[in-house]
Amino acid sequence: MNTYSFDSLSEEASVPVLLDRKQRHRLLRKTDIIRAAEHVFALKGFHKATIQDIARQAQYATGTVYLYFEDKNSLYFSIVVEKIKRLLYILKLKTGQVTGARKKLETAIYESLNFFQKENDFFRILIQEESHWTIRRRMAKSAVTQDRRDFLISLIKETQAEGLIRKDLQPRQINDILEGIITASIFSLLEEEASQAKDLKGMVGTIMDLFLNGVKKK
Amino acid sequence: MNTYSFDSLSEEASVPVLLDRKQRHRLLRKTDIIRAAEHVFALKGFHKATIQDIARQAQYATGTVYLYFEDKNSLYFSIVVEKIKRLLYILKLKTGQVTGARKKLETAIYESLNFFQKENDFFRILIQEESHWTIRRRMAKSAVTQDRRDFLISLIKETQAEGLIRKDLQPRQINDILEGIITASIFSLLEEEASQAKDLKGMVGTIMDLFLNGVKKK
DNA sequence: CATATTAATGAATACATATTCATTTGATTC
DNA sequence: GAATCAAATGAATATGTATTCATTAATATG
Repeated sequence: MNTYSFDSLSEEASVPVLLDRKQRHRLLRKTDIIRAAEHVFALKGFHKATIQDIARQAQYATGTVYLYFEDKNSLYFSIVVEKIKRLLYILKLKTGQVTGARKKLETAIYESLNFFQKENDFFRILIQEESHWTIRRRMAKSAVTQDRRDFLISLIKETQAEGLIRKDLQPRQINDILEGIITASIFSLLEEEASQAKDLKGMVGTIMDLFLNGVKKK
Repeated sequence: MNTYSFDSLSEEASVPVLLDRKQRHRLLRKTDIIRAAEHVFALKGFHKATIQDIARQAQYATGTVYLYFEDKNSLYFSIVVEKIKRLLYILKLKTGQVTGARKKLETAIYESLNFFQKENDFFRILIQEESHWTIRRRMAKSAVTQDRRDFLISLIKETQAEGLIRKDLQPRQINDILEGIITASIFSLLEEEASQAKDLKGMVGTIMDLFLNGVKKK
């Protein structure tokens, strides 16, 4: 459907550029394959997912996958990078639409939960990915992951500057803890299969509440 | 060194039972192999770790591993189960030595961080494992994982009963969030390679502080 | 519509590694 | 110290799957 390059969706500036027929065709194939791979990776995990599974899911032959992606790894990374870029784009966009640090932070939490809930295949992939990274001590991570973290930290600093957060705490440490809370919340969100339409806003309220005020009895 | 069965270390009751020579020999081999496997799995991850790697690390031949473990999976699970049992044992022991729900909870957090920091090979394995579980929706998990969770939840309920935690929050939800915080803290603890002897007590203080009182400016 | 160009196919190949098992080595008993 | 039993070895086997590439199909071009 979408005939623009992915980058145009995730870069803040610049007008999306229309691509020529050939590029458009290529992009469509890549998208097909990425969608299929997302699903299969999430279902089976990186190692148990075979290229044949992915090709079958995308309704292409095995070899076709290799016309569009270098190898299995690079297909995997394409998914991760594309999605994180999109999330970062959404975060910047939505937090830009509200004023005040507290509101921005709240928006970021809401949009993160919303994103991962919708893209839960990807969330499962990401959890795997994070652990791969940890295990290999591949500290470089991808620049884009670093970007997202930096962005959240900057929001925390703003909130601190506004006087809503104690100044004796390290923004970096606060961020780690906040990410821990968000991840835990998504897990519990995804586990509750019954109540699908779970009240996200309510949940964000609870998180902000816990985060800002703790669990102490009032 | 240790000539007792593992169970004796992780079961609360019963006097450790001395084993006969043959059993003892067998247990020593298993221990050797588990130690080696722990290391290799943590370094390379489950899939890239080969049985040959593990055998080499343990200074045995490839086939020897199969005399003591059914297959690669069962070796892997042995590690996870053994360690979680030990952690649960420690948690029960140490929290039993203090009084008051708040103090118990604080002790549990401290001991968890301490355990994972010391056993960081295992922490890395566990993170992988958790994600495997999540992805496969293998909800059964192992009984022992469930036990640990139940134990933490019981501490939270006690703290709630003592009036230190708001009663409108679900213990289960609080636990998820607390586990998220702990996990995030360990990550950040392990990343800071420089300051090894990081002040654990200080960190637990911060966590309890954030958890009970939030990050709000006083 | 003949030719050239590009895309797609999937069977064949290459490779990695879990697992087996015939053989060797070491320990125990009488 | 010969005979028996147990433990350890590691080369050989089995399996699974990533990747290639000769072939076929589809599309564009003059």
